[in-house]
Amino acid sequence: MGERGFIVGSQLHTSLQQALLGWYYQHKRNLPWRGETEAYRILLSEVLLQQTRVEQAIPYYHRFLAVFPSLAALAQAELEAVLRVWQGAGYYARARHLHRLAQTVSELPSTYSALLELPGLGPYTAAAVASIAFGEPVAAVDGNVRRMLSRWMAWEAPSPKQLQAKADELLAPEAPGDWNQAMMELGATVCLPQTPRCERCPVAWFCRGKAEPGRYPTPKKRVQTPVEAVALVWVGPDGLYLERREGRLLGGLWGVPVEEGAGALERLLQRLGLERAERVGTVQHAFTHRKLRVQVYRVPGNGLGDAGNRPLSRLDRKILELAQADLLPCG
DNA sequence: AAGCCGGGGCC
DNA sequence: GGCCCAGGCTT
Repeated sequence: MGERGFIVGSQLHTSLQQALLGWYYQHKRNLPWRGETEAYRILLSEVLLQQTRVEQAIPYYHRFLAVFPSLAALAQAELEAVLRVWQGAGYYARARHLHRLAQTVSELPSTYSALLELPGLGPYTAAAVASIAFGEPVAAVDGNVRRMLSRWMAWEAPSPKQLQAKADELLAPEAPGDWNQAMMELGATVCLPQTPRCERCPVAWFCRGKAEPGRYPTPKKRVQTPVEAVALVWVGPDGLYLERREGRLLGGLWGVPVEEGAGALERLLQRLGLERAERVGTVQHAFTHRKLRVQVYRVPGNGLGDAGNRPLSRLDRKILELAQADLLPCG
């Protein structure tokens, strides 16, 4: 490409950068981690924000820092204590990875490539931390940026490599952290998935896809498989019976015994050495890929049990709430 | 490349 | 009920 083409392209980007950065400085939300300089806090916010809306992440950010104010404090903690703070936030591998990270390094590395090696950090989070905490000019491509770039360029199904290249090309190198946050802020508040507010967009002139925003990118289909399960609530001589869940689903958290499929109740009773149980109701709970219907049973003669301070998932809280509400006189 | 992994708010 | 969120890991 000739010099003329380079200059034209460069000026185009500068106009885009000025328009978006100007909009960002005027309209950005006041979030707890904005203005923070400590890399640990930036990292925590970015991990909490993985597949999680800002409003949902904020209380966890404060709770987490109150208990684990530094990387060193996190490293000394038990995993169960970390999960206790994380309970209810979902995607618990994030908490396990963060804990392992703290035990792996005593200080956060300052480059994208080194951050990418840490557990729980992929291309997005490594780029976000590198740019926001350390000023490295690397584009953070999240769902917002993917959607906006697809609309801007009228791309229906861009590849991750294509998106990263375009994002890096557009990035404002003198303010990479602000630029990345400006991109995501626009996506989260203006360039919305369903009903984009193009009339409020500072860079609508740059957008080739604004006539058909729903077309870029092509929506992906999700399948939720219905699953039938049975849960058993038992308050035995040692209190409420809980098991520590292993595996990937809710791994590390505690919960009441659950079995899926045919003969679930019989397997539960046999496993716990119990004679019989009575049905108290149904709990429905949706995961990303499953839609769970849980028949909740309890052992007759049950007293009230509590989970102590063990970390539980929302599913188990629902089950316990149903079983124990049923034990109360007035429901 | 495709599946798996939570929970919640919005339509 | 579907959609999708400041994604990453595993297979």
